Amino acid sequence: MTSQEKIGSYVDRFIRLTGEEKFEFTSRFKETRVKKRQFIVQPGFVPKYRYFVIEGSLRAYVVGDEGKDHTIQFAIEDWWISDYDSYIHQQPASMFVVALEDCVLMQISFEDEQILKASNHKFETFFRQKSELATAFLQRRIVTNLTRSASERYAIFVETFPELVQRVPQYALASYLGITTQFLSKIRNQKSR
Amino acid sequence: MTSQEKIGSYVDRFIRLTGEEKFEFTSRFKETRVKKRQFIVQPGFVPKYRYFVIEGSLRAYVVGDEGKDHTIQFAIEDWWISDYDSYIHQQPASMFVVALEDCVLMQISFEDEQILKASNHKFETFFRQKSELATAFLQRRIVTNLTRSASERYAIFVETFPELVQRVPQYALASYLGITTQFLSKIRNQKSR
DNA sequence: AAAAAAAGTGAAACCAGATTAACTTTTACC
DNA sequence: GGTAAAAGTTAATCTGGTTTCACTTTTTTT
Repeated sequence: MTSQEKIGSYVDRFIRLTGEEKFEFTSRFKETRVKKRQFIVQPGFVPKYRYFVIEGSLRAYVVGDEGKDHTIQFAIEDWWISDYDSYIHQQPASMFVVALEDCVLMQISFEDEQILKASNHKFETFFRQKSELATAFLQRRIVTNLTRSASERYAIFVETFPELVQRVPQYALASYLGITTQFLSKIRNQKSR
Repeated sequence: MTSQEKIGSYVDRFIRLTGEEKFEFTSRFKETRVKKRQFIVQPGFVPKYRYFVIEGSLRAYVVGDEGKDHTIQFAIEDWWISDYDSYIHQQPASMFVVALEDCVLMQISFEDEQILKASNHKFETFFRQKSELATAFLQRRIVTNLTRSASERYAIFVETFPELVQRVPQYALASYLGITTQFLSKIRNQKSR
């Protein structure tokens, strides 16, 4: 299955397209390959693309005043990633997005995305639905962060994203949960008893 | 200015509509008035409506296992409110949404919203844009919560929503920031020196 | 394969923010 | 307008999670 086909079958989950429409849609995307540790978004630069992950994993994070990392988002196969706030406003990013493994991505430029959305009601619907899911997801994360202790948050993460726990480094997971690696270490070996 | 006109002029900020389209859009909304302390969303019930605030203020919150409130969102004039996660999935809510002051709201039902979005590309665009802004906003909140101390979060809130600071009770603000009222009290009188 | 760098672990001291509790002020309501 | 309930304040004590530091393991580079 080509990357075009993969993004095509992803879109099928949301909207029903004719063969021609699917071609119009997927041909706006371009495949890119990035190596582990390579950055696709960096603070200060306007993020020109939104990325769909065909293969590999990535991590979006900010660096606080004190110099510490804070993970905002992970992405693996079938997920999207960018610095959304900066991307949709086309303003300089405040985040890094880095490959945690070698990746195959499909990228679409901001302009091409605008063209797609303007050209076809269904494409607009697709992006609206995707954005609503993102909103709901972020809201759940806020609720969890407000209502749960560190070890509960870890348990919920393991439950929700068992695959990610295997694939992302501990320091990235700890900073996603809003704790230090040392404390995560403690939590994990309390569990294992 | 009627409530219809107010929601009409709000929509103008996002999309350009003909007079007829604007009528189609706004006439799907219905004015409702709620008194202070009245609930418009409650856990266990599917939220049938999304609300646009014409006048007054509201608060969305969850109650954690320990019985404490955690404020997820505020809304004042020109803002929208509901339990989005439950609304878009049409599943029983996990939040309360309560009026902090007497309110005038415009409500749209889930079904009418679907009809609007399906009937006109521009309406779909409107909801997509609104959802993208919400996503960007929630992402910024997550970043702030991960990277800032309680007193920094308070300062940022005051800076960003000076009006809300005047209008919402301290306990609601504290629980939005993820701290106790006692600690907020401490922060405030440290500032005032 | 060795050396260096990055990631992960464990434990002691510490601190931001929670808890408890007693009190004051404001708001709601008969 | 008086009284009860809700909201806000202040202070002492406690705790979940951080910091610092020394060590081990894994990964990367040469």
